[in-house]
Amino acid sequence: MIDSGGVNNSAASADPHSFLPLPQAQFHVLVALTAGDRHGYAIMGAVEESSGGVVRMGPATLYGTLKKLVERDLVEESDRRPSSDDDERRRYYRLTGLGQAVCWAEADRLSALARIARSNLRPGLA
Amino acid sequence: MIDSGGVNNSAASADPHSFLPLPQAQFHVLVALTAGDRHGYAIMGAVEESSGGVVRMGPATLYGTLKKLVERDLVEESDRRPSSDDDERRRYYRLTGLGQAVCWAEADRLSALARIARSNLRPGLA
DNA sequence: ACGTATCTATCGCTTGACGATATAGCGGTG
DNA sequence: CACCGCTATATCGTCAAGCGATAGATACGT
Repeated sequence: MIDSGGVNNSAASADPHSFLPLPQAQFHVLVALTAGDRHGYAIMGAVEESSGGVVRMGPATLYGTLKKLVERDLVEESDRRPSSDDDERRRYYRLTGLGQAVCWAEADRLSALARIARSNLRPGLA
Repeated sequence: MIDSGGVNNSAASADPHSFLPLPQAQFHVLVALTAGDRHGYAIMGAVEESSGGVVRMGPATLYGTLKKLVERDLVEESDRRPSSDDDERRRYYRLTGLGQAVCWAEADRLSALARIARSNLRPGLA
């Protein structure tokens, strides 16, 4: 896939469509964060759970991906800490407005693709 | 993502789920072929068209991906040639039964993911 | 105090993606 | 025919993505 090559301005949110198609790992992390702010380790578990165990993300993929997402302004570190059940080591992450828009756009793109596949494949199925 | 590491037996079709998650380029080519047998150059156009111009696949990605798909027995070269409007240079490709199953499974996985994203992002969610 | 689980992080290698480029057959125009 | 742009397949070299392995540090149960 050839990226259109948009420069991702940090201040004013850029066009969400210029981020598409999103690398798979980045999309998985974004989706995990749509359920609420999470710390890194929790994201690994959430990704595996939400995929029924099909997609398993290790630490290398997770932290490398998180770093890229922060650089792209799709995710930001949250200073908010849960008053109870805290753990000093944890670093919480949160979707930015842009991140939400990009996640939505990518979800749209993928479900449209999946729809095409299923509708073309359907005749053969029972 | 950590692959479960299934060896892909060529004779008897393997479990479609062992191919998941599928690299994006491979999925795009499979989807393009669900609409019928196509030659390489036509696939490039089909991918771009079905994505509304968002996903653009060049020759390097296309032919590298096709080669891998054939090795994995998801796609096979077709000897069937259209009687009219032929072109000696063209090489036609066709989904195998396994390829259809894998494409279906991946479409399923992605639409489930997209559904989660959209339902979490939905502002009021009624 | 000790061992196991949690949590963040990086290294190094393998695979995936892709622009650029090469080669050649095709179809139309003059 | 000579020319030329479009179609079509293919590979090279390079950068990005993905990921197992490993490291190190803090929390928690016993």
